[in-house]
Amino acid sequence: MTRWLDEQQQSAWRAWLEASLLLHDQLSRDLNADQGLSMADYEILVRLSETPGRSMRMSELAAVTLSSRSRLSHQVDRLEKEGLLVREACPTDKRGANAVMTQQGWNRLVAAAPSHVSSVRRHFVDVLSPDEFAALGRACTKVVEHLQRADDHVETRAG
Amino acid sequence: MTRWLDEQQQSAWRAWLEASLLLHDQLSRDLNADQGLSMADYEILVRLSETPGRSMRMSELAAVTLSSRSRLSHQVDRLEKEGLLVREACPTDKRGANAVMTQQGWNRLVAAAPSHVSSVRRHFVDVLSPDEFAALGRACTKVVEHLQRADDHVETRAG
DNA sequence: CAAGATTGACCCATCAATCTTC
DNA sequence: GAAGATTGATGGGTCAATCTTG
Repeated sequence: MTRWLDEQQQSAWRAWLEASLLLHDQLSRDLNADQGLSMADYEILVRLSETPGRSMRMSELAAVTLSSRSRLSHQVDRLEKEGLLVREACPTDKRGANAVMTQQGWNRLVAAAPSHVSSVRRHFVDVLSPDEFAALGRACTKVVEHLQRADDHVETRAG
Repeated sequence: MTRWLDEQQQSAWRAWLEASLLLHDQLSRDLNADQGLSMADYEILVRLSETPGRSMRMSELAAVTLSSRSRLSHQVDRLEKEGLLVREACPTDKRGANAVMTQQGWNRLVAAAPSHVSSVRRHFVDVLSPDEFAALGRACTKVVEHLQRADDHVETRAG
């Protein structure tokens, strides 16, 4: 027997769907209008910027950005064409490649960050009370942990 | 001056990003493996199924699914090719078109729904306590209301 | 000219090969 | 043969025209 969602669960579920869609779209538009970056571009630049040498193995970068290898490869193609990063051969493993952020990439990230953060605040963080926001964060963390456990079993996002 | 996110806000924000990405991917995979439908397909079929005559104006359908007109038009092309719905001329306004669900579309939705709902429960609803889930729903509603107000001003998703 | 809807070009994502190195 | 990474084909999304009717 199917356990359907009751009315309250339905509306919470729809609110989640709508919020994730609308928020992602809004932030994408803002980021794009401001600096011509997509959310995915931004995420990659952030991750590289947090790393010593602003450099990371492709496979690791794919893992931390929850991207498939193939998708990351295409994405890095575009970012490389834009001059925001370069690929370098990995010295210790000849199969490997490193994505390395260029100075231009760093500059672009630095230029984009303030406006992006303020966009995240305006449309998300500051819309909620600190308690609400913290509770939402904890709930999301639970969901992420559940889904990543599932990933271990089902073998997904492999590319 | 930029008000950066503190560490807790950062991690809540990242949890949100990861949860919305992973959950959407997981549900898409399940729905696709089960009945060959995308989340967008499913949403359209649900909306039509809730309507008298299982029929809706294209522009209204675009509005309720938070889709641009153009995107909906492409989407309906595909669903029409699959035989899940048809376009009909609108009798009262010759500019307009109605999307009408076929019996085959209804059957497909009925076949997909139990497994989809159980997927939503397993990966989302049942991962949280009822209180957590309700609180998350309220938070999302606030975000949606904020973003839809913004939409009124900024004129977006127009197609 | 505005509103409803569609079209085509271009961009991004996914999937199944493929290539190289371990 | 498995792991790291890339490639090309295909399907979906976005945007700026375009067409028709109001």
